[in-house]
Amino acid sequence: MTPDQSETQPQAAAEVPERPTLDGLEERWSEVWEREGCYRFDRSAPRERVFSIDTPPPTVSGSLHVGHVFSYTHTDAVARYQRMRGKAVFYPMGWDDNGLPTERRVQNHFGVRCDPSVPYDPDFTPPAEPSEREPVPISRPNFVELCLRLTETDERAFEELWRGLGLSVDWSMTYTTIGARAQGISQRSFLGLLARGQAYQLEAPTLWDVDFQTAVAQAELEDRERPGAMSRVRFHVAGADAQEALIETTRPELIPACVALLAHPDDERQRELVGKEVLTPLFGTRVPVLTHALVDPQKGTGLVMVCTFGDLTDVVWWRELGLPVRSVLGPDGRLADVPWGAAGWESEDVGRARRDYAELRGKTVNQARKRILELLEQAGDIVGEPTLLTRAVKFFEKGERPVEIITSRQWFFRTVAHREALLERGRELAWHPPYMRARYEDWVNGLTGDWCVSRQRFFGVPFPLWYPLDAAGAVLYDEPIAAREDQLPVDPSTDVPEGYAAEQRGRPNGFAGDPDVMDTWATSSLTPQIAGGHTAGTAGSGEDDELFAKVFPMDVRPQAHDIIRTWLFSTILRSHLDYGVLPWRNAAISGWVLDPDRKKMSKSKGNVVTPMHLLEEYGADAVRYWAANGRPGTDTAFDAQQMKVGRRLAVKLLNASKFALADLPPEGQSLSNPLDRAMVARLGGVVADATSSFEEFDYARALERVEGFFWWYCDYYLELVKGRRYDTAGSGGGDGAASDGAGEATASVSRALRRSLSIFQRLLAPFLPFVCEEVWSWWQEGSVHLASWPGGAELDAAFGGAQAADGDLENTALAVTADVLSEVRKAKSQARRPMRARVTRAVVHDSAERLAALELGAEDLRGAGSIGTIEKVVSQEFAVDVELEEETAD
RNA sequence: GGGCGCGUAGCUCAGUUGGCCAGAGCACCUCGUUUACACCGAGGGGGUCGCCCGUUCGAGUCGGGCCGCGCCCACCA
Repeated sequence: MTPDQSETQPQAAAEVPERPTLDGLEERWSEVWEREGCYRFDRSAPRERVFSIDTPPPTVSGSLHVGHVFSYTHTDAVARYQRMRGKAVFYPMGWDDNGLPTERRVQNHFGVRCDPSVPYDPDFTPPAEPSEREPVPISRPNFVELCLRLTETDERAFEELWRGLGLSVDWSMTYTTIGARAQGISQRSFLGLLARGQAYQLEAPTLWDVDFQTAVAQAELEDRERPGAMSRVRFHVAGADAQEALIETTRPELIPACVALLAHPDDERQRELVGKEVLTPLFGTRVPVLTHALVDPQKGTGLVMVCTFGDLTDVVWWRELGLPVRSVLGPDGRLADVPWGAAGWESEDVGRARRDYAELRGKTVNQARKRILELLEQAGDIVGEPTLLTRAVKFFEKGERPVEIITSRQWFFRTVAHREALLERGRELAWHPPYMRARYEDWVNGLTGDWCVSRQRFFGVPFPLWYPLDAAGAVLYDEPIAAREDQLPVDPSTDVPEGYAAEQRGRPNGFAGDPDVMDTWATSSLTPQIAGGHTAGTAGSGEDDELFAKVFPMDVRPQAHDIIRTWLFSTILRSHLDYGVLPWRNAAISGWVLDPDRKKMSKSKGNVVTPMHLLEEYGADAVRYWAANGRPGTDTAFDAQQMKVGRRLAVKLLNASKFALADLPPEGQSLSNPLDRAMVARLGGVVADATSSFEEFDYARALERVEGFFWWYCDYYLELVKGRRYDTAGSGGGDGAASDGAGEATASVSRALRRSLSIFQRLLAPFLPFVCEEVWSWWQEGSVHLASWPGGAELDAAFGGAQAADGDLENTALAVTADVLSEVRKAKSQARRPMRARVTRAVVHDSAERLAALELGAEDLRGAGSIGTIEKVVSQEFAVDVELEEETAD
């Protein structure tokens, strides 16, 4: 039933509880919403009536914190607004269970580790007493089973929390990023990119985490400040021992991996050296001295050592100057065995090179660094004392040791070639707030290489590929065998490619499955497709192209600003590559929750606030109120005080609704009283403001406006009209024609109260869904969340067609009446008298215009202020002289 | 080093195109149980709008320059 219907037809008396309460509303109403399917997506709606949301699937790695509650509440408020606007809201939830965080938890929780060489054991049960120190090696399929078992438990807990918070999600459409559908879609998209040359594999230097022993992507790096030491190291010019070349380095352990020294082309000081060859200290390897424009002559000695590979700049120099590879670091982050001598690495003194390198081999980077400095010192090739400094070092965001750069075969998606197109997509997207676009552009402009998507891990989406083995059993990487689309999803470690038998796995002339899984973002970047059921061509996962066409491109992607470079960027990329469109029209970027000291909440800091107890202590509506106060894109400090305020607002709505609905509804809709009409006119302005704010995804502004006016309404309007409202409640209809005026005045306020409360209940419903549903249920059929958003027609109806020609006068009447009431209250308060104290005479000084308007509200004002007579004096300055009745001594 | 954002009452923040004595909530103080509400109501004190120039009849609002904080990015040897 629409609100218009409800108010034009006779209503039954409202069923208002004697003592309204917030207790138990969450349980009661979330159960009703589920039972009634209140938030089910209406698939029959035409495309233009659909509003689709690409919700962030939270990482299922244990606990939720208030940051989740914060940003998901923002999205939910928008979803509820759109639903009330008549949209069929597509709002499914996903769980991001794919990836490293889950692997780590499974290892610790069950005391196992994944070893792909172990065969699958269908009867495997995890150890009764998990040991972190001696984990049981298990097969990849067994490991994945445990991952799934653990994530299922987590996902149930998450869903319970979301329901408690009142998210209006369609729970029948939940997806996971490790589920068969997601895997099928992810693999299918990969094969498409492969076929179109947008995915390729390459043996190349890639960013590498030595703890997890996997490749990582540029997007997953972060800088951390670490102490270091800068050492000045002497190289000798080959054949001219007396001539030396000095470099400065923080990574002397990479001297054996040195392939050149570089100077800036214009650096006069180095002119002598350029073009010559020098010998590396200790190892005696000949390396050339070359020039490159990226060398900064101001830094260090102006001469820099290029190693394979110390940092990303080394990779640039190595590639652009065509230098050889001499790599010393193994995948485990230790210095590997290297072949000094004849057929291997060149040295002027092989014996010494072998002897010195033996001191380093097998050591970690840190150990080797310490040792090589000692060796260099002994050799006299350190100049002066090392300088201690602090420098930014790149880390894998989930890692504990700096990333290294190691040459390996990896899969890549092309990004750099699409830079301009991606920037254009960024301009096409509507950002809320708009300045967030800069972060995206910074990132796209700063891309240094294509996206490395392969990971040497286990719990993820495998590449749908096998490779043939030649007669000697060597893998033919350049002839990958792709899975057929109708096979997807496949696991090449257990599934067999077409044309081969299972026994041929790993045999000469047989095949091998691709051992890697995809970067978790390679699947998460497809959430619009996964959520939208885009599974065409994928066997057994429920094709649903009709649904996809209805929801994609989506209307909005809500997410936090820290994952613009990962999730937002990669989703745009994939949609651009696969469909040539933006994945959504709007990006609504939320901030973070900071602790009260304005530090980011994080597990490592131990300042995380968990949300469950907040919901219990303050109630879901109150927690949502706090969250909805956080402006779009702005980091917000955690503040339990705000939750108390939210709770007060909810209680206020209960009580104001009780007051408004206490009497029987009168016939008709039109408002005859000027104050009633002015109030509704003001409310109309608030509705317009809230509506335009919501259209811009500015839920916080909408709440601020609605809330502000609601408190004014309670403090002034309700107080002003109280007397008139009670007038006939007692006097009844016995006076016949004589009481028609009074009867009509009362009917007007009664109608105004119902009209305004109906609107307030709907305006607040996106923020306080539980209490609004409660008060709505007292007098309306159906859910407030399916009622229509307040707007023009119903407001016009309040004026009964006779839109006041003197609307300005009425508005002024309401303003001046409230001003006088405020002055009267102040006088009583300063006289330390109760508010009910009688005012024998109030003299209002004001402009002639306002005094004239005051007349329209004088009756209500006298009632609200217990005022005997009101006198008016024309004046430039507004003032009220209040004469209080003598205090009766008793 | 580049970019973005922020700096308004003790605290958290509003202040949309420049316009009367700068606002709210919390906290603090005073008063008050009047039939929506003690999970309450009424009132009060409290601010050189970070600093300095400039544009203007008029600047919290626009321009320039500083200072401070936060974040993002960077080819950090």
